[in-house]
Formats: sequence, C-alpha cells, structure tokens
Amino acid sequence: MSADSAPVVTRFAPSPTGALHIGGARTALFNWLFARGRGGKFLLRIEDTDRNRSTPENRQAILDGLTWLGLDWDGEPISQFERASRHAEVAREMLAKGRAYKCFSSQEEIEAFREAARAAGTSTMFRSPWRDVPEANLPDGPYVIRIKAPHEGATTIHDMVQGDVTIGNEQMDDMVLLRSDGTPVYMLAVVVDDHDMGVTHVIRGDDHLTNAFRQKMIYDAMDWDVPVMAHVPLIFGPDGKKLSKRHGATGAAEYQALGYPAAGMRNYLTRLGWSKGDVEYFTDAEARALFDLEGIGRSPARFDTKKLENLSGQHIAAADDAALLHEIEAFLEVNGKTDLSEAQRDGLKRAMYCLKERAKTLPELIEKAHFVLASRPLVADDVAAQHFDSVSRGILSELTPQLQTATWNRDSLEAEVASVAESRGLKLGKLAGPLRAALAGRNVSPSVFDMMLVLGRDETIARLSDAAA
RNA sequence: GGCCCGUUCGUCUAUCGGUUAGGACACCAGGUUUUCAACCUGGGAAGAGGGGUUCGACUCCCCUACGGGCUGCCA
Repeated sequence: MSADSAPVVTRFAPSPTGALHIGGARTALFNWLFARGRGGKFLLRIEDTDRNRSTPENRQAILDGLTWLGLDWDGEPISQFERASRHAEVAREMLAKGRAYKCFSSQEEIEAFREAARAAGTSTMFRSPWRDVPEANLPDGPYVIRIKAPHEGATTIHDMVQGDVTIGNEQMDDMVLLRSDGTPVYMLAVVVDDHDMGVTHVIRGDDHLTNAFRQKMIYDAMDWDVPVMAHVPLIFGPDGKKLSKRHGATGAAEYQALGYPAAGMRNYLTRLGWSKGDVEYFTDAEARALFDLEGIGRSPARFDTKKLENLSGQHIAAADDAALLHEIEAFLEVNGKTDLSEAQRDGLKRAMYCLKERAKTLPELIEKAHFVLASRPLVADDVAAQHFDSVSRGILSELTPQLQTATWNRDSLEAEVASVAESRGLKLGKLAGPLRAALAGRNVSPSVFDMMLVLGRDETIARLSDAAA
C-alpha cells in the first residue's frame, strides 16, 4: 500500500432473499481479499429493503456462509432498510439543489405510455412532463422524486475490469429516487450507503455494470467522489448457462455440507475468474498478497467440481492437524452426525498424518479413518469380508505371534509381514488384503503399516485375532 | 426493440503486435504401488466466423453469430 493512498474500504452487500450463493461468495471473497491484502476494511451491508423477500433466517444464513469461508467483516453489518430516512434526506437535498424534481405522473399514466410505446415499437423510456415545471405551478397530491438526468453528451465509467465504458446520455432516464410513499429506491440507497460508509472500491457482479451509470448520476449530483469500480463477470454452471439449482449445489454452505474444506473453496473461488500468471495453488496469506483487480478476467467462468476437488485435496494435505480436526467436527455437525467420542477424536489426531494426504474431501477422509473411528469387534463390509477365507485366516493367525514380539516401528513391521508372505510364497499384495480387512473392516484405508502404528500392538493383535477366529 | 459487456485446449487460464500459443485440472497410454489417494513418464487437445489495419495479428478496428446484463415507484 502506497503511503499517499487512502485506506481501502470494500463492502459486500447481499440481499437476504436466499442463502449465500456461490457467486455472491466469490464477490465477497474478492472484496475481502482486496481489503485484507491492503490493510483496509471489509464491510458488510444487508440490502433488506425488499420487505417481502428479506428474512432474518436468510440474513443469518449469509452470515454463516461468510463465516464458514473465513471471510470476517469489520464492525456490525449495516441494515439498508434502517437507513431509509437518510436516503430520503439525500433525495430532498438533491431536490433542493435542483438536481431532482417532483413528478406527479401516476403509475397508470406511465404504464399506459409504455404500453403504447411497446405497441408502436418506440422507446419505452418515460419522459416526465414535470421536469421543468416551476415549483409555484405544482399541484398538491402524491409525487415521486426523480433525478434530473443529463440528456445530452455521454457518460463514461472507468471500470477496473471492463475498462472505460461509455454510453450516450440520451439513454439516461430520470429514474425515481424516492417513491410516492416516501421510501427510497435501491439505486439511491446503494450510492448513499457506499458514500456514507466510506467505500473506496466497489467490487460486484457485472449485472450491475449498467446500473453504475445511473449511480454515477447521483454521485455527480451530490458532488461525491465516485469509488473505484470493478464489475466482475458472473459464475456459470458447467454447461455455460447461468448457475442454477439444476446444476446441483449453488449455495456456499452446501459445499461445507459436501465436505470441501474452506481453504480449498477459497483457493478455488479466488482462482475462478482471477489469475496471476500460472499460480494455481496458494495459501490465504499468499492470496491476500497476490490478489489485485488487474487479474480479474472479463468473461464468465464455469464452475468445475473436479478442480475444486483437486485443490481441496491439496489443502487438506497441507492443513494443520488440529484445525483439520475442527473442520471435520463442524462438517459432521452440519450433516447432523453424532459427536465424536474422546477416543475417536484421539484416534483421528494420531492418524491424521496418514489420512490427510489421501483425501480430496472430508467424507473421503472420514471413510479412510474408519479403522480408527470404529471399535472392536469390527464388522467388515461386504467387499472387505471377501478377504476372509480359510487361507487368509491361517495367515493372520500365523502373523499374530510374530507381531507379539516385533519392534513396533514401520521397518520392523514391514519386515515381519514380508517374511510371513515370503514363507508362503506370496507377494505382499496378497497379504495386505486380508490384513487391511482385519484392521479396518474396509477395503479403503491408509497403508496397513500406518494402521498398525496408529492402532498399536495390542489393538492390532486383537483385531487380527478377531478376524482369524 | 434500444443500450452495454463478453468469446484462447473439455474446463480454469497465460499471452498485454513477432512464442513450436505456456501452465493447471480433466482425459488417454505406460510405469510405480498394499486398497483408496498420491506419485513418475508420455500423449491428444485452443485463438467463434468474416472483413480490415500492419512487414507481421490471439492481441488493434469493423461486421456477423452465439452467450450475458440493463431497459420498474424490484434488488
């Protein structure tokens, strides 16, 4: 951060009309990364002015989603609805400055105009007849406050992602700022809030790109500085269509429930639509240091579960054991699974070293941890049970006394097992099957030697005896 | 309809007028192996189409096609 630049302030401004969407999560992530990488602030504003669709449950779901992703915000979330009077105040101020006017056209009149225009194939943009009527000639009755948009010349937005975007001002309409019931519209609320919150960088979905022109009119009318804009393309489903329910999970929290680690999700989402050369894998600290607006792509990216899995696997492998254990417990909890016992938690801790390097997701890791989660007598699943025949039982019982006296480290164990295999003219692979089945009751597990080391001598021998019986 | 944005391997992307168009994921083949995962080696795979500008275009301009957004007293 250069010394002379003002501190960065970004914000995420979701409407609480549903859970935290994957696209929203990435928008939030970009804002968070940008602010946190520059010692700035990341603020949260809940755009809850649509009273019919906004619910406290959704608000909480969004907060929970952000929390899961590790995106911490500064201060309390701001409710846009609660700031309505401030928004109205600004509309009045614009009126006083002559940058806005009272419009007495009724909604019926306007709708009739639009219908006629549609039928005639002409522009449906409504031009209010009240724009230049002197105050003295204004009637009594309900009115809306409209902005006095420039109708000549052109307006340019300097967007960090889209570049300079210009439209002719004949496209600008005198949008409503304050409804006839005195409530503010979204376009006004956003600008006033961003200004009052001191937002320096607006990073949001590119569905707002054309709104930026309307919003700029308000900044200009109020003589406020326009923040730096960055409109980032939306995320699409694997088929290139807008991400929707039929693509499967669309909510951030659903990915937690599916067992993706938050770090993997962050890495994947950061890299989706943003790049820095060939860097693919990075820690949070690296991401904060690397992230910039220049690296954001201009075209929509498709969501690819395979790559998410790959990155998730890398982050699981690199995770701190204790942190990973917490994440596993949170995963179990959101899936309504029962808590881990003290013994299970302890087993997981001891086995973590060999579990985390072979799982791409948390459920995969848990499946491989079965040998340490389950307790005797183990019930082998169908596939594993196929390893138990008279021959393999014989081998297992032959192995037991050897293990009784073996030094309990990897090399010795390997040697013991290898010698038993050799005495029978078998390859290690032949022996590993039944051994794994006896120790884990599953076909999928860590290496048999790792399991023996984690389980310890007594438990190992007990499980082999169980299986040999 | 009008205005605006976008288009490089299957996917995410590098390239910022001169490269055999690079990397990652995925895929295929082979190897290693104790299951799963991982790992090693190799392979196929791209500039939407058409015009310009230029000594030279993936890079700049125009048109078309396709995709997306906005066009509300929704957010």
